[in-house]
Amino acid sequence: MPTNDVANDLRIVLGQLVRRLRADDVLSTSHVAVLSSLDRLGAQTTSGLAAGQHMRPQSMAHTIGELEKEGLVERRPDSDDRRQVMVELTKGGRELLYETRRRREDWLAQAIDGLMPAEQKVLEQAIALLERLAVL
Amino acid sequence: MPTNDVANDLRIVLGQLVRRLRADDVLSTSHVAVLSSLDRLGAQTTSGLAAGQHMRPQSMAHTIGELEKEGLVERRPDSDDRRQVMVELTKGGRELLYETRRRREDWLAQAIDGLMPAEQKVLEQAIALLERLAVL
DNA sequence: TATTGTTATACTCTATAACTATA
DNA sequence: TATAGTTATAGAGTATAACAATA
Repeated sequence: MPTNDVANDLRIVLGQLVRRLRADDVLSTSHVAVLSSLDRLGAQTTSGLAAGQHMRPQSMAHTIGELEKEGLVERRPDSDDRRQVMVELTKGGRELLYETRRRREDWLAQAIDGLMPAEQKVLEQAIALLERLAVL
Repeated sequence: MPTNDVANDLRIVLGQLVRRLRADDVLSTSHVAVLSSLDRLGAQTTSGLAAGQHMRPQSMAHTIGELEKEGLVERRPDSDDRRQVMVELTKGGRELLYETRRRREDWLAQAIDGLMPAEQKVLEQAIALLERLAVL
């Protein structure tokens, strides 16, 4: 299959999945992405988080503002360079993140559960590929 | 890898790709999705298109309205049941769709070109899997 | 001046609710 | 009444521009 067609099919299925995911989730995808990053890599600056998600710092500031209002993250000005603001997970943020992952209502996890082992393997490999594509 | 983690990673990379795709495209993902569907399956009703994209008919009506304003699709009331409106590609719509696919500036197609053949194969298989997941 | 971050504002996409026309 | 479609409105997510604080 020509790569242009693959790209096209990928775009379309991405849109469908994103809509499907948006529909029934407690935490939005972008919020989960930030919480996950903080959980995996520890406290980070606004810019660092923005770069990690390939998002503008202004957009990330807005996202962080929302998460802070919900008590899921805390802002702490860096002691060395006070222009920088370190963002870190609160206890509540970590708990909500883990609870979200555990949710048995998570239809996507269930859907993936329903795939055959070989198919799950393909999906895992594809995710690694997509991560590489996303940073190009 | 537990399927909950796969689901989580998939969510995150999806968000990143969607932002990346939104950045530098002539036609938005949802517009391409509609034009592609009309190209592949021929004229369809608003509801049919909405169902095909897992989108509300109201949202689809809005999308179609935009495409119509740009002259890419035409609305034609069905002759049998005049409540129904058939949507079809115009010549310009088909040309723009094809031209978009051909674009050598299409970074996604280029990125996929840069993958190894075996990796491209994995991606194609994964897309088929994602399509199945999207309709669950 | 350059850098980090935030606020203000606007645009895109999609949802729900309310409405019109046809069956 | 039920169905197909549309319009009005609202919300989420992210972008750009303008601004403030610190280096």
